[in-house]
Amino acid sequence: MKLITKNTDYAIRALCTMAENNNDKKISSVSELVKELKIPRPFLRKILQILHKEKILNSYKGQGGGFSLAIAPDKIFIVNLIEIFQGPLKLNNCAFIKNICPDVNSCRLRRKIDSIERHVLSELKSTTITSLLNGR
Amino acid sequence: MKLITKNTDYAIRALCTMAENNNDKKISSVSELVKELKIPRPFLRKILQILHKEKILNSYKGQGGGFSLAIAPDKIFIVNLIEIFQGPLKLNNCAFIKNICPDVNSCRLRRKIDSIERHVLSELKSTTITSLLNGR
DNA sequence: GACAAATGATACAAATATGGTATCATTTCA
DNA sequence: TGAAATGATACCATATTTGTATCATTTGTC
Repeated sequence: MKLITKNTDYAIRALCTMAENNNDKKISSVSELVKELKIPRPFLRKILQILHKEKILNSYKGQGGGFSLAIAPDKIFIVNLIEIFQGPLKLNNCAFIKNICPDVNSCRLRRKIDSIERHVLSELKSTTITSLLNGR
Repeated sequence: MKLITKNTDYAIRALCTMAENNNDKKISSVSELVKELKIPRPFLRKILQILHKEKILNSYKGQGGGFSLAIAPDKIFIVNLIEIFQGPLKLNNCAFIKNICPDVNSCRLRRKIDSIERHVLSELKSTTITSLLNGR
């Protein structure tokens, strides 16, 4: 069971690195990030392209191009990255609620799993790139 | 992202049903459970066989045979079922800790994910078949 | 003893998710 | 004009999930 898959993890690491280098809105190329993070190059490219589509990164084509943060790192929430790369965060795809369960409203598993899910979500929602950099 | 996969879910449902019917240590056959739960028959068989190997169910061969609970339902913990069907519960396989991260001890992601993991685990450890039946 | 009804064991298979690779098109700077 | 970068997209290998299929074995009943 994984809470975070590789692509989410790589995205977080790339964003952390870019946030640290972000004194002067620096543009980071894939090459630079690959060198620093040791992530397979084409995979990282794909990830950064997705982050661009999601408007988390700016991108610049051509020589000297690359990516820069489009959002302040304290506004980039881990939960959003998970949702981008792993789909909507639903720990529970409880089969009890799919009218198989005799009593839908008082579904057995659902209440417990839901409460766990809410906790995980609230934790992830309060975590940003900045708070990771600060070790919090 | 799923906390609980189908086989775990089916196992929980089957065990709940058996616990409810357990007034007189009743033996439930796969046929009965399939009828009540609408789970694909051969898949449920496999699941119940695994629960038997794990000593959570007794099994009885031959005509009139089937399965019965080998453990009181308040001693069957959800976390154990997850571990049986989904392997050891490790939410975090954080790549930061695999000596890629410059500072292993103060890994960024690790602390947060760990604290979330601990919460999920403690919740799952406190949940049993009985507590699910009671809606708690 | 024969037979039917059940599980035991095990191999196989389809669908989906994960973790990538490869390639060509396009833009842009020098 | 050409090199260096991203954009778009198709492909692929592997693992996991979600099952199916089959034969062997046990056991109760007639």
